[in-house]
Amino acid sequence: MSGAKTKPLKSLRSAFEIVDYLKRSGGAGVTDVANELSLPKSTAHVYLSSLEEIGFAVNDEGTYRVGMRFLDIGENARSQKQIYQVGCEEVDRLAAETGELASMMIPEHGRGVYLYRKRGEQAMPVKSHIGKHVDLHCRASGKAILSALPREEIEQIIDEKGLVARTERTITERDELWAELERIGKQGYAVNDGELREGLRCIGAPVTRNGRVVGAISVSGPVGRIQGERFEEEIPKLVKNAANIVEITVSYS
Amino acid sequence: MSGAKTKPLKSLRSAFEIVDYLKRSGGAGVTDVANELSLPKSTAHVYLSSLEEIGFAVNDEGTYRVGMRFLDIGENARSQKQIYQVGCEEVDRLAAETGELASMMIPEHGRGVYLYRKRGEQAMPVKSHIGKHVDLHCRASGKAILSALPREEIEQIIDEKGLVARTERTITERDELWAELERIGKQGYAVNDGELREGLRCIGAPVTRNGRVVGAISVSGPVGRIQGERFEEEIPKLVKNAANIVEITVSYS
DNA sequence: CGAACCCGTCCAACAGTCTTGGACGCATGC
DNA sequence: GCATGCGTCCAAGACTGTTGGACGGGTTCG
Repeated sequence: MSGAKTKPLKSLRSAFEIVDYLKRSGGAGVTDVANELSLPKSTAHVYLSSLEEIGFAVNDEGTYRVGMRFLDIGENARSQKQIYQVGCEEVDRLAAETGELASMMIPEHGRGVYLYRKRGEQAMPVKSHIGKHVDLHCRASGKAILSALPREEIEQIIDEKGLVARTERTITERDELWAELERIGKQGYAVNDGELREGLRCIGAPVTRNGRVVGAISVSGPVGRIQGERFEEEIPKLVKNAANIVEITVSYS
Repeated sequence: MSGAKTKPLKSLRSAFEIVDYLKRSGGAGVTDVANELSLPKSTAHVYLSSLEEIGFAVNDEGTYRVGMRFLDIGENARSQKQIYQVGCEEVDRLAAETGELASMMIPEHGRGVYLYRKRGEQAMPVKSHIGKHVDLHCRASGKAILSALPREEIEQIIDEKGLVARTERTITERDELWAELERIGKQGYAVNDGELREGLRCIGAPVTRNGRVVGAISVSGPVGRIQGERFEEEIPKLVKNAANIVEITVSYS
């Protein structure tokens, strides 16, 4: 299916690494890039000018930066996702109803990608993280997605990405994760109680289409505000409801 | 400065064309891509699997789609732009004050890129167009940007991109454009009166930093609502004001 | 003022990567 | 069961990417 055994084109990998460095550094010159990636200066130059020519980089007076063509292609990819087309409205509503941060995530390459986020009235200030690839096992949305994946695929993801600890509460044992996923399957929603960051709670529910997970929707906020009945009943119900609405809309369009 | 005389790496160009096709088609198989770009099937396969490996494409049961890594890199590039960091607030306010569509644009490769847009209460429904590269000569923001560019650069842009007519009112003559840009320079803002689309008016002002244009801010809406005193005085004043505030903030940070 | 040094750009020759046709396995549909 | 479509894989050759070094322009230092 997705073998990926053959070695990939070296030039593409190099180009990607250069772009990644430009992204991290926020802009760099030819010599900079050459040093950082241990390339001959001339090679770096060829790559950078090629990247510029196709719009993936911009030469701003000797400093190369990532070009906005990435934003173009990325926005396009996002807007083609069904769950994005129909789900934003529900995420907005979740944010309004709870006052917290509501998010939409999709699975990709065994990780999760935030497609859309909306901050409610009291929501904590956060960087958008849109497009960022994150580990699934330490997030409510992520665990919700995992819970709806076939067992085989989950094993593969764990093998590849591992179960990295983010806090003391992060699930780092396979068995524990399996038990958790089963619980989630029964409940219909996932809970993240400080497994990503201390004091941060999150509740997420999966969205499926024809039996395949296409993403998840979640609400997160500080422990101080998400507890008791609100943590056990109210928010889970709202999240499940939102996910359900999106699921239905996604399935018939 | 930006020579770009040397021929770019063929493999990068091919990869880009494949991504572009995936973007346009919304997903395609190996044979599809091979046919469309007149490549041997095996070549298409090598490229696609390489693109997948670096996260630029996703293989969804035989159908390759554009990966969300583009969104990741694109969002990152956007959020690094100073004008974006400090300008969104003002664009939001413009949208609220006017009720119309307010936009932020930056120049790149001789074209304009929408970085951010906000719809006011009565604003027309539009696709976001975030990240999209558009011609400068037929837009208020675009003309505002041009008016603040050195003459030489403007000539080069016209040479490269031409002055394509979008409506009967589009400026297609060099002399006419020069006169218009001079007028804009004096007024401090640019007007687009149906030059992009019939019945659509737009008012934009440039944002500079150390004498270099870093973008423009604009408000657009239907002729029916943007006319008379509102067209001549009110909105220009608001737009100039917003651009001015952004300019000051951008210059001292 | 000149020398030394940094940068980005360009070039031509070589090494090796990309390209390619074809074989293979697997579905699907006749 | 056969034909046709797909995606995948492979090994050999051809061409392209890679490379060290040269060049010119800018800046800094003595």
